[in-house]
Amino acid sequence: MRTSDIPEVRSLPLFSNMSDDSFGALMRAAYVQTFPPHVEIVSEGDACDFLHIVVDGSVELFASWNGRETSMAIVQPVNAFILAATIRDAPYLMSARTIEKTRMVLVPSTDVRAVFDTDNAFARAVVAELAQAYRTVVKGKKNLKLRTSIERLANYLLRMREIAGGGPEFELDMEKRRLASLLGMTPENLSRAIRTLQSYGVEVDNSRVRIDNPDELVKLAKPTPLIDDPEH
Amino acid sequence: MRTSDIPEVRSLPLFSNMSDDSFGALMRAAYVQTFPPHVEIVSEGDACDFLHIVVDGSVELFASWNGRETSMAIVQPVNAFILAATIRDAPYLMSARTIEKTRMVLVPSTDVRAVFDTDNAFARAVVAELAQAYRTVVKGKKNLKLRTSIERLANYLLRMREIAGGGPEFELDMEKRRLASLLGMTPENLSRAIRTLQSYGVEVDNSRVRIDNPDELVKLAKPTPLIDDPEH
DNA sequence: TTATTCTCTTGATATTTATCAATCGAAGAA
DNA sequence: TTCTTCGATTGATAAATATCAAGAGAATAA
Repeated sequence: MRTSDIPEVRSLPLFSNMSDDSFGALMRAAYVQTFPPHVEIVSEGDACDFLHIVVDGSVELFASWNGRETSMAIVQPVNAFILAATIRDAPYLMSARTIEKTRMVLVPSTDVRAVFDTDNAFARAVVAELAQAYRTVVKGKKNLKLRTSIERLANYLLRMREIAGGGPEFELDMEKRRLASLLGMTPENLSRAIRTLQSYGVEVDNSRVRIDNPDELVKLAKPTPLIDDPEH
Repeated sequence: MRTSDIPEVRSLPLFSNMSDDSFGALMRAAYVQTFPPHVEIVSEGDACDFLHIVVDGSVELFASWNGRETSMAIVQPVNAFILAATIRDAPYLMSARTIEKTRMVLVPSTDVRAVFDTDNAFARAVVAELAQAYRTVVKGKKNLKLRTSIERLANYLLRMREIAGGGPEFELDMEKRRLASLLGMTPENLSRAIRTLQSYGVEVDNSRVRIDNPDELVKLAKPTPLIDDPEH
């Protein structure tokens, strides 16, 4: 499998405006690799050798300290991850593992930095990507510091509902244990939080969620684009 | 007061490598302003009209939701803040208020974006700054999700000790109420956390902190550059 | 298939953190 | 100066969250 066989990569905002030459230089040394589920791809603290781009499957970014572990983000196709470490030539701040069977493009960090130095369109695309990533983490930190776990769950469900098209039913897109960690709570408390939300019109059956009348839930969740809108 | 009177601004990493022309273009429309203490300079959600650079004094970035408020960061001289919003032409995610009497350079966002589009050295400096900012917030989020409030305080004290030169005594550089909010706890619990740390050799008298033998505290705090080193 | 592991849930309990109330003292306003 | 406000601290209590233990059921491995 050649990287040139993946047009989705070329059309990523990060790469779409750069010259063909630069893109070629990036992809020449890059390679495509498919990983089985639950494989740790990069480890927190390691030197950053590759920029990773998820083409198919999904990847969990997580962090550990003192025997504890927490989910930081989920990366889905088609997106690059840990761009900041690549650019700064700094160690990874987060580990990454595949959630399912996952296909990735690995671009050597040295090449990314070399092209970054010569291709101005690419440099600007990197800025856009990093600014977006920065704002996303700031929103995540606000979410953690300003809301209780039930409020975080309520807002998460409302956002998922939107993403799924706004209908009354949708599927949770990950295991509850992972969702709990992502939301900064234990699996036990996620279970209890879901039960608490029953009185706000939320029904959960396994991974199936039904919210008939979201108004009640909105009154509790008080969503705001300054925390909950990933585009904003 | 002209912005050209402030050589510290020109030597900021963000501006030091750009052309004189570009810097001139930025500063032509910029102006210096001095604000009294406790003035809200920008409000979360507002359109981002200016890039702010703190030249003298200090600024608190904070966020609010549903009647709650939390400190997100302190900006000290000489540093720019909320660069990501400026570049993306997006609303502020955080509010900012002066802590003390503060002198700032205000550069219109439109000028920043215009120069960003034409000056490649500036675009690259923006990347470096954003990558750094991103990593800082990621560390902050790890700190919040992986540690208890006492562990966060212990690490904060150890870092302050280092910054102050490593001697046994140093001064807290802000009000305890603000520090509590920054660390994600209430003022009451900060008081109690400080008392808990007495058994780890920490003495606090008003804003004066004394840590004679930091080894005990380190055993509790378990600092790691992947959370606690702002440079890393 | 069977055995095993893992997730999810629930209950009981412990820990962590926040809230409320009161006091003290310092800083700032009249 | 005097008065008032505000920050820090402490105690009592409440709320939020985590931990421990157990069991049901699904997924996985032998």
